[in-house]
Amino acid sequence: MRPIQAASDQNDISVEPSDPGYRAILNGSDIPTAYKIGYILNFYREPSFRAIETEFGLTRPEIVILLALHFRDGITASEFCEFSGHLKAGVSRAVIALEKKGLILRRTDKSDNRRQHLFLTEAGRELYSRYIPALKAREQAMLACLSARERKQFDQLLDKLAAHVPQWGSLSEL
Amino acid sequence: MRPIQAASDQNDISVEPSDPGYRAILNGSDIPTAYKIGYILNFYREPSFRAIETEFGLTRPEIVILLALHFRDGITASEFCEFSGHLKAGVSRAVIALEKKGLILRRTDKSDNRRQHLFLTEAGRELYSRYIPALKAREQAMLACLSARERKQFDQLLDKLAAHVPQWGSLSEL
DNA sequence: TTGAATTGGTCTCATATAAGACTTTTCTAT
DNA sequence: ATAGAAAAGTCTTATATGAGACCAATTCAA
Repeated sequence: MRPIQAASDQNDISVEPSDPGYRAILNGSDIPTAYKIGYILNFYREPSFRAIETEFGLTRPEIVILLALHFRDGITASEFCEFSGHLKAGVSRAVIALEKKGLILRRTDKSDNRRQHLFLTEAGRELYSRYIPALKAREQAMLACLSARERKQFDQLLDKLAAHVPQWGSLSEL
Repeated sequence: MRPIQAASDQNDISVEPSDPGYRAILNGSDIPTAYKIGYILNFYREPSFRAIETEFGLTRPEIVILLALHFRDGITASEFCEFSGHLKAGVSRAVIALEKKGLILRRTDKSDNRRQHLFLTEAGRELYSRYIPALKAREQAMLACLSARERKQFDQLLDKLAAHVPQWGSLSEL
């Protein structure tokens, strides 16, 4: 869990990306880009999500569903599966649990009785608003080492990568 | 699992990052950058890792340990925990399993009997060489939409972000 | 129409994982 | 030297998860 060096004594030192110590760790892999993304995201997401799990009694997919509903209220479970990559069994379990906790509502689609649209309840919104600040703060901390220009570049590159996921994400032969 | 659109019929269309459909999905979140990284990485990693799990009978941490040993042979379990963010209990289980399968060796540190250095065996290397090509191919597919210049930019930004992880990764208050 | 295939969602079972207690070894202060 | 604290790694238990079977509603083709 703890990163390779304590943070305390280097808050204002700008470590160069070419620093040999870090390169050795991060760039020696056969899949350097994927490895680094994974490294960064693990440290962003795991501690946050673990904290939310224990503090609020939610599971991983439950957290992500609330996150998604907050900006795409009314989606169905299978739509969520499609754009999130989660497995439908897990999503189904999470949806049942979230409804039982009163955090979401399910409304059966009028024109297709199989589909259920999901909506945040007030309680769901309220819970979300209690855990999102920590995630936001942690995102800011993660990006703090980038200049405004670099952040914009980074976001644009991510937008481009994300937009192209459909072109390779489902290629099972890879 | 399946992305939001089939890949087949748009292989040569360059979707703009500002495309409203994608923006709606990806940029509406309160944590847009983290969300997009997670989205991209999920689609990269989950299918690959699931395939490796079932084909080679490895667990997630076992896969990652082999990956790490391949460019940092001889590290100890706790060093791996530090730079990977994995929990030590899971790593311990994985290490025991990997040794039992003959994929790694453990050598107790001469000067500290608590520590065990981990080394790939020939069988470990061989197994690694059977699953890494798919991961590499998938990384290439993921990055295919970026120009050479954009990829370089992206990697540099990731290097910078990765180098700074120690400054915030362990901040439990976030 | 009606029967086959597909899709959305649930359930079951076997496995993987998180959390934290525990053991052994080493480090640190006196 | 020695006690107390910390660190490396293991184990246990309770929970979460993945895979695939399953059911019901819908679509499609003849």
